[in-house]
Amino acid sequence: MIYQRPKGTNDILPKEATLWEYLEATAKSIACKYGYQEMRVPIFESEKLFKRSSGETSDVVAKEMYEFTDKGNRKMALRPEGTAGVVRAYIENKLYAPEYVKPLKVYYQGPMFRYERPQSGRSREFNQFGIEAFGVEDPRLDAETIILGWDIIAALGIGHVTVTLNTLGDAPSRQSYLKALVDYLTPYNEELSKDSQIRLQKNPLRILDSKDVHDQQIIQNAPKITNYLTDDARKYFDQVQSKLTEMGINYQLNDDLVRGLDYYNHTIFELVYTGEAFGNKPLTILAGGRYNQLVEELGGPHTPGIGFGLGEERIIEILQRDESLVSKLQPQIDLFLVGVDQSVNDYIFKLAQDLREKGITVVYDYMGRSVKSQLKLANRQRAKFTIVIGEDELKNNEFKLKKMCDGTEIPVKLAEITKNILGEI
RNA sequence: GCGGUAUUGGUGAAGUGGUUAACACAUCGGUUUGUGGCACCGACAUACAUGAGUUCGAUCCUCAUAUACCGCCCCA
Repeated sequence: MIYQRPKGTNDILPKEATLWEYLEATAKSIACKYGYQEMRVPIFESEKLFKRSSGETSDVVAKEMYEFTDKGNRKMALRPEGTAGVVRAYIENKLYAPEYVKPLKVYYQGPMFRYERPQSGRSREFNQFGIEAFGVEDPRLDAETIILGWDIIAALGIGHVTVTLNTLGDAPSRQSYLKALVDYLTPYNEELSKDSQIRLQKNPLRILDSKDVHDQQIIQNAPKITNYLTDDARKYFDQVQSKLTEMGINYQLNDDLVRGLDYYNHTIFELVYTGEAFGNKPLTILAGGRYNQLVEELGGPHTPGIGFGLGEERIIEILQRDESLVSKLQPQIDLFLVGVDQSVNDYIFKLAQDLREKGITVVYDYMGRSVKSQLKLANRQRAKFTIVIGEDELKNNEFKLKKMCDGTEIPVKLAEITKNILGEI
């Protein structure tokens, strides 16, 4: 093999593509119900944009950015996540202007890139469907965002999913909490794992979701963000929760939930799947949160925002296990035209075109195969009907429409083919 | 970025330091004339990821590279 695909990328072949179409169509239609519209932004942006938005110390930026220098010597990066580009576009196109309805609700879909070692549920190029809503800070919107995500997952028929919820509070909450956390952890510095010792310097919050067993023991008694929330932040989070409860969304509070990107504050959440598709190991399939400072940090006017991203590969992995869904989505051939010999080629070519215009899915053989082979082919493609066409048929203008599921044949005139097939499908 | 395992045809795979790389599935063709899903018959790897080395000789040994899978970090 001379050429192979780049490491960590995937070809989506026709058989799986139907699942992708289904997933994306479902997500889009549900987002539309909530008033979202599509927005398309570049797949690469200035490297700086991602550094400023995600945070220099975040792993996504520090070691996973797919960077390159273009011919104009500009430092660019393939987008590692969707929010930064959308926010940039929001600011650049002045979508904060008074003539735009607030909140501005947009969704996007497409590939993201992270330079990392491929493994289960993770690749270098992966696709996300995401939404962002700008300009409104209202607990109802936070709750609605989570519900929208839940809605999509439910519509896809995916089970074994739990909503995990936390708040990072507002700036004052976070500041006082951070201080308390560092004060608590510093005496343990020697005991912490190496990774966590570095985190203590750079991003102490991340120690909270360390997987190191000993780290976890230390964390158990660490101060909790919930005890450091300002009254406003507490009240806000309470309302988000009560709205979720009101709508019957089951969620679990997890005050160790932080998120990899620095721009989040207030409500953050993840939808975690724990099922067979990933060996019953919990894996996040949808995650997001509120980012009230990001627009301002990237040079726009103060504008609160909230959104989430959904990992399409991970969803597909789950959907693929649903065999009845997969087979339901396979394309259906209505009619296979079987030619007795090459003399009817032109006739079949025209007839097929004619029937397609009438809305029937028609295929035929191009390889000069025997009648028997053509029928095998029709069978393999699960064609619903076949018509064998030879001299007799042309002479009498009388065809036998064969129903492949039971082998019955009914005589039809040329003009009746359409009606008969459409009546059955 | 670190660690582990793997890499044989369209697929699942067996296998050996030495003329013919098992078996199965799939595919194609056929089992007389224009009819499918069954059965039977036949065809189907000059080749064992790539490159180099050891050897009289390597798909099988060694090294490197690539990729895949799994784990860590991190994350969708």
